[in-house]
Parts: sequence; C-alpha cells; structure tokens
Amino acid sequence: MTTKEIKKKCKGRPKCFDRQEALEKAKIMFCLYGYQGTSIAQLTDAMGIKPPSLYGEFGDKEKLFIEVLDYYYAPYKEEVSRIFKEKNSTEATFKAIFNLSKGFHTQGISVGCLIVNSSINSYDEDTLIGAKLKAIHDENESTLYKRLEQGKKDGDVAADVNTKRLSRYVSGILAGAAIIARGQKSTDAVTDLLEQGFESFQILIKA
Amino acid sequence: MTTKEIKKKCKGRPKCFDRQEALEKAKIMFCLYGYQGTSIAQLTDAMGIKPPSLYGEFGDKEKLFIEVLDYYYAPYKEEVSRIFKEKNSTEATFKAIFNLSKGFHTQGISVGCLIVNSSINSYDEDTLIGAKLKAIHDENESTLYKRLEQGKKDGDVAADVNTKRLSRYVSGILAGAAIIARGQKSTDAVTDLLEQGFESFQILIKA
DNA sequence: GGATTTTTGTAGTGACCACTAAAGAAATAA
DNA sequence: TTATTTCTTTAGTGGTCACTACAAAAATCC
Repeated sequence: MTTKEIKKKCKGRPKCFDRQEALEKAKIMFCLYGYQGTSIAQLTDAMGIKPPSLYGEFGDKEKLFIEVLDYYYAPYKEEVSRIFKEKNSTEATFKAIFNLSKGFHTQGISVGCLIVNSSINSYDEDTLIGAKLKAIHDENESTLYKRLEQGKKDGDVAADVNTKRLSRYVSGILAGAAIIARGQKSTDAVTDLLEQGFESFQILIKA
Repeated sequence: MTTKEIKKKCKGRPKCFDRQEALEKAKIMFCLYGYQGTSIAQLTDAMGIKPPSLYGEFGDKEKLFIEVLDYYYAPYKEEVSRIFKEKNSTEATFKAIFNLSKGFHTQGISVGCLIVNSSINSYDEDTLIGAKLKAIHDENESTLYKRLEQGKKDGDVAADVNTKRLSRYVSGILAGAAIIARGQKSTDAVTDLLEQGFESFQILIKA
C-alpha cells in the first residue's frame, strides 16, 4: 500500500490539486514577476486554485514563497552534489559548475535566478524571506569553499591560494551571470562572463 | 543676472521645494525599496511634498523613476570619465574602476546599485524603464570595451585578448559586486570578489 | 442513511495603490 | 486693488492588494 493510497483513506473532501504542480506554477510566477510583483490573484490563476485553497495549503504568501525557494534550490543543490561525486579534479568540478550556470541561463528565455533576484528585494535578514535567502547563499558559498579546501589537500589547488576569497569570487561571478542573464537577456554576454571567469579560475588555483 | 533670478521674475506662486533635493530623497527611497516597493505616499513623505506637486513636477511615478536613474548614473559616469583622463595605463585605469566600486559598496550601509537592482524587476525592454536600464548598461559596457581597445593600441593589452569578452567579464563582476553588497551586506565578500577580480584582470590583459 | 470532517467556490473585508479634481495661497501684471 | 497665473493643500477617486467568513460539496465513519 503506497503513501498516496493511505492518504486517500482519510476523512473529508479530497484535494483537487497536486501540491508539487502548484509549487511549480508558483515558482514560474515568482521567477517572472518577483515576490512583490506577483499577486495572490496571479498565483491562484496560474496554480488553478482559489485563494482559500492556497491559504489552507501554504499558510500565506510569505510561507508559500519560502516553500518555493526550497523547491527551487533543491535541484541545483542535488546537481552540485552530483558533480562533486562525479568529477575528480577541482578544475573539472568547477568547470562543471560554471557549465551548469551557463546551461541554466542560456537555454530558453532566461529569467535569471530566483534566489539572486529575490535577494535584491528581500535583503533584510530580519524577515523570514531574508533569513532564508541568506542561509541559501551562505550554504552555497560554503560548499564551494569546502571543495576548494579539499582541492588543497588533493594537491590540485596551490597551497598559497586564498580559498575563502576564491570561493567568494566564484560565487560573485555566478551571481553576476544570473543578473546579466535576466537584465540583458544576452546569452553571449553570460557565456563570455562565465568562460572568462573559468579561464581565470584555472589560472588562480595554480598560483 | 543668474538663471535663478530670472526664474523668480515669472508669474504665479513659487515652488516650495528644491528639484534636486527632491530627486535626492526619491533616489534614497528607490535605492532602499525599489521601484515597485516604494509608494507615492512614501515618496511624498520623504521628498517633503504633496502628491499634486510630485505629479506636476515629474509627471508620474515612472517618469520620476527614469529621472532618478539619470540623476543616479550621472556621478558614476563623470567619475569614470575622470579616471580615463587621469590614469595612463589600462591596468591603473581598471584598478581605479574596481576601487570605485569597492569604495561605493563598502562605506556606510550599502544598498547595492540602483541600476543593477532595478534591472531585476524592470527587465522588460518594452517598458520605458527597461529601455533606459538597457541603454545605461550598454553604454557602460561599451565604455569599458573602448578603453580595452585603446589599451591594445597603447600596447598594454595583449593583441590576442578578446576585449569584448573581457569587458563583459568586468561588467559582470561589477554587477556581481553590487548584488553581493546588497544581498549579503558583507564588505569583506565584496572586497574579496573585486580584489580577486582585478588580480585576474591583470593576468588576462597580459596574455 | 446520517453525522463528521475537510476542501471547495462565492463573495466579500478593510487597507493601500497610483493618481487627481477643486479650491485656497502666493507670486506678478495691470 | 483687481485680475491672472502657478503652486499648494485637502480630500478624495476607482482599482487592486493580501486575506477570510461562510456555506455548498465530497469524501469517510458509524
């Protein structure tokens, strides 16, 4: 007996929508118009549900957005984790990460990165959203940092490299790529930035 | 007889506010809360005027914002122009530009860059604001590109350097710095990104 | 079948949004 | 002084915001 079949055995009227599909639609809207720029009416239209269903399922707009942030970040996180396991050298690992960003921003109509976009508008850490965004950014930068430190142990990152500074450099370039992708909508500009960024990364880990 | 004295000789009730001071206050509000996030009520409170005065002077919220964008961009443009005249080498010129960004984002409470912030929310070129932002970005990138081309003629940028790619690289890092400054509010992170960025720039123009 | 539980759709809530009509106030012109 | 012009202030406009009270609908439990 699956979980879904167990779920069906409970009392009350069953839900008319799929939670994940609803999150997916909400994600698209927030990516396009941002947190402030997306109204509940727009969300309910896109999700195919009525306001009471949205509030019943997700609490309020802010809580829904935070759920969407996790839902958005999870695949990226998994992909980076996969790259870490798959690739051996530090250079190949970061090449794959730069390529991940390039692929993400250059196929289809790019709307940038929801995390980066949101950090512009909800930059106050005192808010739930601000704290969540800060946590995601810190986790990402820390992941890059740890991989560079590992590279030092493995010997393919030079001993005198400032790994903290370099992780912030990579993080900054990835953020810049997201901005350029959304603001300029030029795949060439994104590609140039990331390729030049990786080229310099190759040099920087060697000295 | 000055222009202001001539202005005083016209009919009608004189204005109770200074146009530039009003723009300055509007700039602060838009920098803090963005275009969508700043209401007319917030603007009029900060500017010390009532809505009819705002609409009489600036047209509407969108036109005011576009004026603020120009007002915001002008000093940066002048400063870059001054650097171009002052510095001789390409390296010293770009060092000064990276430092300009560093100084801007690391003194006081940084709110990032109004141009970059706005390009997240008003990224559609079909709007007046989107077109203005695109124009400013293109002008800035073009300025950097031309200076790199000049460097090739002067001989302090290697002949085989892809100047277009490099200008996009610099532009991307400056955008990234603005994002980090606003989102992370860490002066160290901004400094690391810009210093590492300039360090790699030094290498990249030599080969 | 009737009671209970949960979700649904309808139809709103007060608050705030960008913006403005209208009249008073302050200057010049005659 | 009176008329004209321009700006200011007051007091709103309809529209949209996030959010919700309420009752019908659809399931299970007894």
